[in-house]
Formats: sequence, structure tokens, C-alpha cells
Amino acid sequence: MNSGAWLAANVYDDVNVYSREIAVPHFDARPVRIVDLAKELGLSVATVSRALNNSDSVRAELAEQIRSHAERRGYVANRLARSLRSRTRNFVGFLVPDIENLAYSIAADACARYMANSGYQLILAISGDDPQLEHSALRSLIEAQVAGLIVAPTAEMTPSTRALLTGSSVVEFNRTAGLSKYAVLCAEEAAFARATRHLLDLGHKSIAYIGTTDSLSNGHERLAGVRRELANAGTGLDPLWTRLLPPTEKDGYESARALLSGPSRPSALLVGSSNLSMGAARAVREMGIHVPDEMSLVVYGDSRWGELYEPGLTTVTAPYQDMARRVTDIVSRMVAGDGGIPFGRTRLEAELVVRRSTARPASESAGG
Amino acid sequence: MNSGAWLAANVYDDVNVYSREIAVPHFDARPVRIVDLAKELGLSVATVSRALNNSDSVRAELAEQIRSHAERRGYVANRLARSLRSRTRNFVGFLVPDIENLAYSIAADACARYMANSGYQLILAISGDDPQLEHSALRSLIEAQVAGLIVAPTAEMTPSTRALLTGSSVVEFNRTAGLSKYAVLCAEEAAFARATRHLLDLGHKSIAYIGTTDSLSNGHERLAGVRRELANAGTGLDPLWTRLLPPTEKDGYESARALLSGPSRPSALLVGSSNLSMGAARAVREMGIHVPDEMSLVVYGDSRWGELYEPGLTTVTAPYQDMARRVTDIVSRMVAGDGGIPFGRTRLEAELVVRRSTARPASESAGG
DNA sequence: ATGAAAGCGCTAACAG
DNA sequence: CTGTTAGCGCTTTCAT
Repeated sequence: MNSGAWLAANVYDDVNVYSREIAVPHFDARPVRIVDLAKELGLSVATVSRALNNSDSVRAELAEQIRSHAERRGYVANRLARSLRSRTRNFVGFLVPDIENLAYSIAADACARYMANSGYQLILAISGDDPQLEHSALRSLIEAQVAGLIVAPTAEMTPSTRALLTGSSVVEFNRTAGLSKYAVLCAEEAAFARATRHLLDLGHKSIAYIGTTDSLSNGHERLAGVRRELANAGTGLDPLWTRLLPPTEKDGYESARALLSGPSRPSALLVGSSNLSMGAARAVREMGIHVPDEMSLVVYGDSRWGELYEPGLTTVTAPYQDMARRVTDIVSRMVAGDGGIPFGRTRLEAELVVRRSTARPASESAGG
Repeated sequence: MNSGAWLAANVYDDVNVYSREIAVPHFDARPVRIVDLAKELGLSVATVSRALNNSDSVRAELAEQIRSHAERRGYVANRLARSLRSRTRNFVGFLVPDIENLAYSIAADACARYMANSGYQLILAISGDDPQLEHSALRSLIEAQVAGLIVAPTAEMTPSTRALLTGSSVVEFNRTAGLSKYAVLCAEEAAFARATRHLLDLGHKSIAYIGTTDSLSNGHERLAGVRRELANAGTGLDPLWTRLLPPTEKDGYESARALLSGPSRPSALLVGSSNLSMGAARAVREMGIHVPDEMSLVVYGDSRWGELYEPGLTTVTAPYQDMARRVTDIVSRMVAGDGGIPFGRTRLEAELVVRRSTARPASESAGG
């Protein structure tokens, strides 16, 4: 029976048919080390190490022999020892508030895949937007001797956390707290100014904004964009129609319900975070508000699900793929000790995907 | 000027105002080691090490003194050295085909957060559903001396990859290839049988199925569930109305378009993967097929975006949160060397969330 | 081209 | 309680 058939026959069984076979390896339970290989071959550890590292100072034939023996014995190098001795580092730390967020999972995906090519591994850490957790996560990452760090900082990063980062190579991602000379960000302010202008151009006068708290760098910038454009238009952002909240679906849902249940309703709603958008869109649907006839709606985030909403949602879409590519590029050069990294703090443009959730306001509400 | 104000004043500037301050730390660029602290305090490295590890065999007052000195000097332990010497392992490997998939990002999130509490760090690796990448990723994880491994295996895991896993503690997640006696899976077959029954009960006779390739364990199971129920009903699954594809949005979109462009159209479409569902739902909208009047639609995945679709999508929802919790629980016990882990291979129930995308077939197409 | 020996930073074993 | 010594598994001088 070939292994393919054997596989096909058993692979979906719930019973653990392999347990006995797996549990009894031919060689010792303790992993085989270089010294073991050296003894078995009657060589010195130095020679074996060199052969395994493809050093050219080992006779080709012997090197091949050593490698095939290592393979046969199931030798797997201990990177901890290797790193310790050779002072090389193979880890990259990736610290984000929340990996379920597409901005971060796309970046993590790109980084992990790409860095693996050059022998690096990604250590994932989640801050949950909590400065305390952020501190301990960063400490742990530094303890793991990371070669570089990708960080989306929390709103209230503590001074001691900043101190911790002294001497580390960090690149900021998606958010900034002025930690590094490298950052990959989105041109949030411009994007939200454009979205606001889009609504103004359609004739909206009463525009509500639900966004993230001002202390997050991108929350700050998005709000600034909305404010700026509204100020230009001479309207200004009505505090009563502004909600600044933590970026969660629940907060989006609840604040949208609250905002839209009042006696007067804005003619347009602009939402400044993907999680908040998810919640707000759900609230709008649940409340039976007809979009765009009764109200225009602009959301933020991945544009895919905006297509599925009825009618298609006008969406501010951050260039997640490009941002991921860019941060991967920077961190890979950084850990390679590359001198002239040709990027500093970059802001990539967001796109305003206009769909059918935005339209001219109904006449009776056009005035405010 | 206190640091808070200093922060607030500069934090959003794009110019790198901190670079000089950050680049010139007070102490040496080389990180401070235990031996440095020991010299500075006139103590032995052993005592310092013990104090730093909160061993109770150091006089409390002295220990406190050592710790505060370490803190002052910005000491950060080198975990590589610590692990090497003490034979403890602090890493957990997490290997998935794709971290953008919610099933995996939710699990990664839960694991990283929870394991961090007990001092573990998650190394993230992406296989991209490629058996070669899977092999090298697993090798790298083992080289990093992981204490445990969470794996969603590819469809065609190679025998040498299986051999590599010998002696490692692994728990399978979401997919299985019979690697371990621990697995956290979804009861896929039952879920899809139920979804199929739901359609049959509504009176559908011509049901199309778009799912993932049969060699993936969950693709296999979902298909089996559909087949079983259709066989029970005496209908059987029409090969012409069955598409088995890799789990990508693009494949879902294209296959749905192809399937639904034919001369005769099924009265119901069942989609067996979240990415495929995304694509299929988009295709259905684009083609202007009216759901559920012209066709019923059942999708798979996160139920959130199904709420936003018009009309609400009937969705097979895997219990991602529960699965994440469960796998986290298992792996944490596993790496702690906990003996009697009270779970083996568990299958959690999926839920069929019935919304408005499924209804009785229009009379003219009820017959097939 | 190969081997002997030192040592990365840390903790564990053994003294005292 | 504290110090001395050894050594985790590996790479890297420095010899030969």
C-alpha cells in the first residue's frame, strides 16, 4: 500500500490511528545534536557545523556525506543556540491591537510569507489597545531578541514603553506615535477630507461623523480631515452629530442607533473605522432607514463587503495590500542591516470607492 | 514640560523629531547582561539571576535592590540564553494556510493573548496551502524550539513533513490530516447536511453546490454532508451542479458566474467555504439574480456580513470563537506538560442561521 | 581542510 | 543565603 492510499484511507477518521506509530520513533526522544552526528561520523563538531552551514571550507564530498547523514538522523538545528552564539537574530516582532482587523492580518500574512524566504519568523503579539499589555508584549519581544519590530502603537503608549524601544529597530504601521523614522501609514486626513467633500458636493449640509477616539493617530487624522473640509465649506462639524469611540463593532452599532434615533436626523453619515462601519451599517439596516433616499452613508474599510450591501456602499478604502508590501519591504531591509532604506515615513493614498449609498439629499432635509 | 505634554505636542508630526534623542541612549548600545549588573553591584551572577527570577533564596531586601538596579539600567533578559540553559520553551507555533481567514485570525488572536499571560509567544507561519512551504515552515518552527504547535494542515501534506512532526506536541485546528490525538474541528458534515435538509424541506429539488476541493478534510466533510442528505432524499447531487475549487474569493466568483449562466439554473445554491461564499454572493448580486425569489442562497462563514446582504443571508456559521477558545485551552495545557487533557479530537457544532435568502422555490422551477 | 578550545548569556548543581 | 563552577548547543577563532 503506498502512502497516498494509506493516507486517503485514514485521513478523515476521528480515531487516532497513528498514535502508536507516531509515538515510537526509531531514534531517541531527545533531539539529535551536532555532537551526536560528529561522534557517529568520527568527525569534530566544527566540521559538522561547517558542513551543515554550507561553508565552502569543507571538502565537498565530505560535506555531502555529513548532510545526508544529518538528514537520515532527522537532525534539526537548534536556532536558539545558533542565535546565541552567532549573534544573529531571526525573529521579527509584529505588535498590533487586534489581528482580526484586515489591515493587520493582511500585513501579517505578507510579512510572515515574505520574511520566511529570508529565514525570518514572525512573532505575533496583540496589545488589545491596552498600554499595559503593549508594554509587556514589547518587552517579551525584545527578550526574544527580535531583529526588528513592526508596531501599531496604542493611543496611550507609556513613556516607559518608549524607553524600552530604545535601540530597537522599529517601523510603525497604520498608526504612529512618533516612535521611529520608519512608518507606513495611510493618508487618512486627505481620504476623509475627500469623502466629506463628496458629501458636500452632493449637497449635504447636515453630516454626522462616527469615528475613533481622537488619541489614536488615525482617529485624529480622520477627524481632522472631516473638520477641515467642513470648515472650508463654512459649515463646521456639529458636536451633537459627532461620536468618538473605541473601534469596535458594538460601539458602531450602538452609537449609530443612538445618533439616528433622535428627533432630527443627519442627511449623511460618515463612519471612520472598519469595525465602527460594520456596526453602523447593521444599525442602519435594522432601523429600516432607506439608503440613500433617507440618508447617505459612507463607510471605511475593506471594500469587499461594501459591494454586498444593498445598495453598494460608498467606501473609503485603505490600500491594505500596498501598505503590507511596503512595511514588509522596510522591515526586511531593516533586519538585513541595509543602510539606505529608501523610505522614511510614508503615507499611502486611500481610495474613495463611490457606490450607490451616497446621493443628493432628499429636498426636505437638504437644508440641515 | 512633562512627558505627556511633550508627547501630545509632537505625536502626530511626520518629521522624525525624536530621532536624535532616541539614537543616543545613556548606556552602551550593547544590551546590559546579568554579568554587568553583578559587577556593578559587587555580587555574583548567580545571585543576580536568582533575584531576577524571584527565587526566594535571595534575601528580600537584596533582591529588591537588585531588581531596582536592573530596572534602572534597562536590563532585559535574553530568552534565547535562558531557554537554552534551562531547557524551557516559550514559543508556540501557529501554522495556517492564510491568516486573513477569520477562522484563523480569531484563533491566532485568542492564542496570542491568552498564551502571553503564561509567558508564551506565538510564532506565526503561513503555508499558503502549499505543501513545500508547509514543510519548511514547520521545520523552522521546530528549529525555534516551540513547546507546541497548532496546525491547519494542507491537503497534500508530505510524508517527510509528517516525519518532521515526530516528537512534537501538535494540535490540529479546523482541518485534520490525522496528525495528532488533539484536534479542534467543526462538525462540518452535520452542518452541511442540515443546510441541505433546510433546502429540501423548503421544497428544493435542484440544488447546486460550490465547495472546496475534496482533499481538504473540511471540504471533504462538507461535501459528504450534502451528498448524504441528498441521497437520503433520493435526489443525489448532480455533478453538473457541483464545483470543487480552491478556497478563494475569485474562484467563488468565477464558478458562480459560470454555474448560473447556463441555460437551466438551480433553484438553490449552497456554498461551502467563506471565501467562495464571498465571491459567489458578489456574482449573484452582479448577475441581478433576485434572492430568494429566483434562487435560494446558503453561504458559509462569519455571520456578520450575511446580515448586511440584502436580503439577509442564510449562513452556516462555524463557532470560531468557541473553536479558538478550545484550541487555546488545549495548547496551553499541552505546553504546560499537563497530563490529562480532557479533550481529544473535538468537533464543535456549526449553527445554521436562517435569514431571508432561502425560501420555497418559485413554482416553475420547483420541479428541477 | 580539519580539529581543539573558547564562549554567546544564562541557570542549575554543588559548595560553603 | 551567596558564590563558584559547569555547561545548554552551537559557531568561531586559532591552531595545525
